[in-house]
Amino acid sequence: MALSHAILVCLTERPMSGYDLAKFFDTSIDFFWKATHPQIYRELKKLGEKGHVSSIEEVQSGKPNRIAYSITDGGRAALKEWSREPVALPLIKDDLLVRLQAIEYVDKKALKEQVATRLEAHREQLGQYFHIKDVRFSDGQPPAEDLGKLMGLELGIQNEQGWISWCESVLERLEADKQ
Amino acid sequence: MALSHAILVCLTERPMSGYDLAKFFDTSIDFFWKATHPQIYRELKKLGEKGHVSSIEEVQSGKPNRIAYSITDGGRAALKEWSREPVALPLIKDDLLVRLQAIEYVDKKALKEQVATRLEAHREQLGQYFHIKDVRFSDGQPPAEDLGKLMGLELGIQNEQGWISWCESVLERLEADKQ
DNA sequence: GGCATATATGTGTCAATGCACATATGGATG
DNA sequence: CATCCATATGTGCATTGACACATATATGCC
Repeated sequence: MALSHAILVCLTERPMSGYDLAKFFDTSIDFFWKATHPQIYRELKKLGEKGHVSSIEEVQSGKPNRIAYSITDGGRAALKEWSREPVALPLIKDDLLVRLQAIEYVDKKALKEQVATRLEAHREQLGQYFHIKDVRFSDGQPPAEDLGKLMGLELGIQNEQGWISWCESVLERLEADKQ
Repeated sequence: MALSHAILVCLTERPMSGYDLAKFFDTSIDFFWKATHPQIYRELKKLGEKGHVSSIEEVQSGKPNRIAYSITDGGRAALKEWSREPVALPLIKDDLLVRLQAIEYVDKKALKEQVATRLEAHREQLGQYFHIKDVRFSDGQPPAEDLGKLMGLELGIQNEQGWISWCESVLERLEADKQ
């Protein structure tokens, strides 16, 4: 049920539609929470029924109408309650690491390509995070309410940098390991 | 369906029971794959039906009989096939980071405690990884078939160290942020 | 004596998730 | 002029996954 909280947290920033949220998940909080758009639309409906979000339909011509969701006082109260509950263990699943464990039973050529692809993805994500940091946190101390976002971003940057150097070192060693 | 592959990969190391696997997931590959024991037992059954693992029941007195699973040639072939498929996107969900994004709507005292708890968990995990590295990879170059495991372990260590320094810095800033 | 813990295996059930598909249209690319 | 991409919302279905519960016994702790 933590997707509902992740959505509420996004909506504390500004009202968003399901479409906006899907993009926001993809770009901004991608490294610690992923969600697909059907999941988001369904969850928004439930949140509406609980009264944690309110919605306004904006009529558009040509495109389908946009439904903008805002967090309500009830939603903010739910966030506060939730914040007192113990944190769930972080959930991680990474195929690539699993393959690496079985290196002698795996197609080496494919593995090298997969690590290279991953390296590229992390470089791109790092660029994205730097961009966000630039446009949002370039001017010295951020306001207190943005401190958490800055700290999350820093972890993301650190994480991407770690992955990048690790991928590079893995590629070197896979190349060296002729056979 | 990637749990099945994670299990097969574990079994390339040595035959294990469901119980062994659950512990192995918990301690060795915890940072990139998590699984609970009911999941593991059910998956083992399916793998048996497909012929990817074979099992031997060891009669024990007092305790329930232990069922030891081994990977078969069919299982190894399945691993090779799987290794050529594109890698699934890593899946990550981390509650703590979500809470941090909504720092102004969250119980600050609880948040500090939660970060501190997380810090402790990462310190412990780092110790565990160092221990594994020590007993398994202390003597110079590892054999080629263990290279992947060493590289995975290195990523785990790097990852834990990153988290530790990040948690420390977050705690400092949360303390500084009086209000 | 009771209670927790470790060993060892499972079932039953519901929530969460992923993926394919469905609909509608404007604008850009080739 | 066709195809792809972006905008925008969803349904339907199968798989995964989490969590409580169930069983059986030995050992150590208070």
